[in-house]
Amino acid sequence: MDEIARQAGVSKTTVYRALSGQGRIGESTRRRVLDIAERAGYRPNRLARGLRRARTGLIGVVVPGIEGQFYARLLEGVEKALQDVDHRVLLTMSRGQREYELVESLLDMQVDGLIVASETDEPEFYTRLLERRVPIVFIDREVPGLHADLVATDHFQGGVLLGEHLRERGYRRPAFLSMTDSPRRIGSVEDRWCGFRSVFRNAALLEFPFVASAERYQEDHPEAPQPETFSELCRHAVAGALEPLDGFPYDSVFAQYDHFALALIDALKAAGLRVPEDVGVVGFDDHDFTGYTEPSLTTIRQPLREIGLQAARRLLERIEEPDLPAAALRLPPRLIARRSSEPLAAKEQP
Amino acid sequence: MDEIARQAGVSKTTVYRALSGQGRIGESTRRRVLDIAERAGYRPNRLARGLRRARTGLIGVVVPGIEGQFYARLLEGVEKALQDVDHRVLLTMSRGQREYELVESLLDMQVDGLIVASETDEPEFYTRLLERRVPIVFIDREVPGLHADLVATDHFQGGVLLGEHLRERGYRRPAFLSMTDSPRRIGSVEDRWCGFRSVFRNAALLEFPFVASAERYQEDHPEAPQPETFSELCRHAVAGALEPLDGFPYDSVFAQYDHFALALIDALKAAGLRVPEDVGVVGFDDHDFTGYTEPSLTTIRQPLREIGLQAARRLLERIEEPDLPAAALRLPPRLIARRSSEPLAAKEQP
DNA sequence: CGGCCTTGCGTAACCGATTCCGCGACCCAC
DNA sequence: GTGGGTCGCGGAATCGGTTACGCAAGGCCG
Repeated sequence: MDEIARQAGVSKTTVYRALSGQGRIGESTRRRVLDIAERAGYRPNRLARGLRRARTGLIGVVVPGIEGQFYARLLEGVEKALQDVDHRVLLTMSRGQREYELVESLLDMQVDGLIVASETDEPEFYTRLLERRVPIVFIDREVPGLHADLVATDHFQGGVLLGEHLRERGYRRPAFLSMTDSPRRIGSVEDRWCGFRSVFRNAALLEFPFVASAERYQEDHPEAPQPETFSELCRHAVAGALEPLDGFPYDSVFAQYDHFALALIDALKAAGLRVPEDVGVVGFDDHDFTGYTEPSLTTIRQPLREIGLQAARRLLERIEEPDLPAAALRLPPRLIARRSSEPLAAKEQP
Repeated sequence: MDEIARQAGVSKTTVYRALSGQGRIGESTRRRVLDIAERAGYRPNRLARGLRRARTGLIGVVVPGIEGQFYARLLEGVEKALQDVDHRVLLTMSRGQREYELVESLLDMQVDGLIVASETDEPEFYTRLLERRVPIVFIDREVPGLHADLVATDHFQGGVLLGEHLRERGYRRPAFLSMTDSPRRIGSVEDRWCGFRSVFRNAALLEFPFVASAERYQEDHPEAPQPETFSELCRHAVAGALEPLDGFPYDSVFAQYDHFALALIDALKAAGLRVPEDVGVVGFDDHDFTGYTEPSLTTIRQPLREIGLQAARRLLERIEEPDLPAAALRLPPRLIARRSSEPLAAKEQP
């Protein structure tokens, strides 16, 4: 800018006025400066601007990882919404740990706000941040006792949809396959459980060891061979959950994620059970391939992209208007009925 | 920092020396300053530091999108490697357009370097950037005529592996299913084609309309209903590619991505053909679900995470040492043999 | 014609960390 | 006891935009 000012024979302030359109400036000067800037290939330094204005156009995003497609789709929505208003995503992956460090480092970089879609559950940290008036929007993750913005799928409704679906199709003894830590710890799964139970009072709870990431798995099983993909990870975990069972006393299972559902189907097949003839299975997420599996998987499609979009928009609003009351936005999920929950009626008329 | 200096009764310079460990400073002063800073919850402003040092610890990353799992896994590797050295990822998604604008905006933010894993192919833009000595590492994308760092799968080798696999299993009339734009435009697919042809001289080339993203699809087919997932997108495209065919004259198909492979299998089934009995199908990528599909999919597992890691490391090296000669790193892929390419021998002995 | 307002532009401070330069005190040796 | 060196520290400039303030010229009004 100094250089341009010199070339145009004006002050830096005037250059600024020409470039920004702010303030009073003569038309001819403006043109001349703009012309010189253009010719010089001038591009503003966003760091310097951010420093002075205390606004960087940077949004910090925290996710556990993006291999699981779930967070990837969310992120697509977030990035899209932010790109539309010329903001940038500063992305970090917590991989089930170090979440607070990462958030701190994002704040050090002077992000304008945070979108947190992660898994830890210590509210104190975020309480302090909210007291400091750091704009935060949580995605799909209700921090207990925290009065903050939230955008999520209506998980209760998802539980209801699947419950009603199974009931309509004639299933009567369903199980709810979950991780050891939930439903107490993970709000979304808790909500699904409540919705599901509102349809099936007698639903049983099946649990298996918590699996978040390859790193985490490696920590928990230091000597086991490292699974290469998330699918393999789930397969190990689900197999472990079925082992202690004496026979398989359920006629259907609501698995919390499609990965678990597919792993379960594999485990059931290995145990000599047919899906859906002996056991119906439904998942949650509608991953890309669930239409191609054998059997194809009945599942819930969450409006992930939309959630990301809304979360980003909400955050931008809050940055503009820090005093907005905190609100939760729950978007409706959609049932995708496929073969893995084929009606019992069908199997009883061979 | 001024505040801390005041409280400690020293100058800002001294505070800096205490905090950074740089320069000469008395032990007692150091302790006192550190103590006060700790108590005040001081955190350095990375913007200011970046401005002064011309080093931000920010790395710009450009990908088309991350729903397709391919870029998601790459990104996992990149983020991991950068996190280890306390750098952050500034993520942008080009969605098949606006790539240059995005790169410019990343540079405005004073990123230390760029990792580009995207799809456009105009070398001029990047030539200029390289002349300006902007550190760039390309991922899985050879820009023609550009002498730059590259990290990729050894696609030629991948083509060879699949070719040999099909030949060993008895297939003789293979087709190479690709997008209209390739293999001329996309280097990786071109390489696979060469590798595949080095095994099967008579391999045929099947093409279908290019599909990159929902946005792009919508542009090309403004009045068609918007597919909701990438799978659906591929299904439309592949179906279109098979339509003009008179019968199906091939005994096997090498589809360039697992998504295409699965879409193809669906299309073949719909046409009354059995996979792998009538037609063997192999894919490329080893997506998360390809072990669960019916039939399970033979494919190539690319070391995506590793590619991301190496690319990030390479970029860091180049940032430190801008005069390094440009190099291409091609990592070996791995064949994952599954049912979709079951030996012909098996089908001929019923 | 003097007071007042608008226009067009410049000066200097500022954001917060970093860095160059240098000064006074002190130690050691010749 | 004086020259040379080290130690501990401060002043001020710097990175590149942004902004508060103010000044001179010119027009308009009473």
